[in-house]
Amino acid sequence: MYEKEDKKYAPLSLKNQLCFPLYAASRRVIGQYRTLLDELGLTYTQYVTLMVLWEEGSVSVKELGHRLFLDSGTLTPVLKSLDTKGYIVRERCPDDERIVMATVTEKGMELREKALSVPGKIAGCICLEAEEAHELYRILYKILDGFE
Amino acid sequence: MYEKEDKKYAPLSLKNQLCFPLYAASRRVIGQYRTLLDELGLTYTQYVTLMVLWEEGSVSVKELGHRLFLDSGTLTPVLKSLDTKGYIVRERCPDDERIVMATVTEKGMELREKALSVPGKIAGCICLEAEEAHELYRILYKILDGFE
DNA sequence: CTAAATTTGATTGAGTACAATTTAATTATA
DNA sequence: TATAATTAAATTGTACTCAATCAAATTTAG
Repeated sequence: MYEKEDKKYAPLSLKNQLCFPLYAASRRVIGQYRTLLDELGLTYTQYVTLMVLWEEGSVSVKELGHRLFLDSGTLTPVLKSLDTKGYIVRERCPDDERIVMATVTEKGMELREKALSVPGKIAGCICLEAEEAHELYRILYKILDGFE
Repeated sequence: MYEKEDKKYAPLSLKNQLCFPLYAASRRVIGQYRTLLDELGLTYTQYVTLMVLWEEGSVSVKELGHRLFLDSGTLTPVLKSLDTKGYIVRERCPDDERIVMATVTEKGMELREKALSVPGKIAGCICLEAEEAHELYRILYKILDGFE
């Protein structure tokens, strides 16, 4: 009888969830970034936003949202903060005044140098074989692509 | 020259990050829960908290924090909310007044029935082969265990 | 052309997350 | 046994996340 109950409720057992370790691991890894990025005065969200801008130079809020899977309610304050710190500027597109372009400044590009050591340090915290890391990467993007 | 620059900064490219899809996929999956759990009047954090209590009946805040990788700053308001809704009660342990025990109520246990359909619906949103899901589960716990 | 629909970003509100601090209770030690 | 150290939760402050809503600009249809 108790065994039957156990079976009935097994899908609601924390240890049988796939999403819970996804949620927990994500938070733990972001926590690792927190310490490292604190030295740069950045949060993780600010860091990934700059990653896009370091590569692209100038990107609209909409495009940033698409790349980072974030909406304007999250991005607007993040961009304001980066702007205040002088790492980016925000200006409306002359062609279409609805669009706000975020553009990395010289000061923002300088921060890229300081950030170069971050990925290696993070990799050091995550104890996975190279093959496991690749498999994880592939599966995570498969999940993300499945939502499109 | 430009190629050299590209190589130099490749570790800071968003597409070369392992942590970014972890962070993004986690948020997307929690987003799927949001819709489902809304019908139960629960948030994801409340849901995983109840998962522990459904199985254990009664758990201290400290133990909950350990199981869920959350601290009291997060758990206290979550437990207050579950208490207000009548799904749990909170009472100090007579043996050690520092400890607060959260105990699921009858009403809380009834919610377990309604929640039974949730895991299946979530599984339907995540387009992975069974083998991939198992591998993901294993790797995520390997990451989590690596932090202990 | 002009009103309706759409697009873009900002704002607001509720709910996390987590570091740091505080308070109360307990345990260890001189 | 005092008191110092430790432990458990709660509180505070900062920041993120997203749903819902709003306002302005642009596009589309009639």
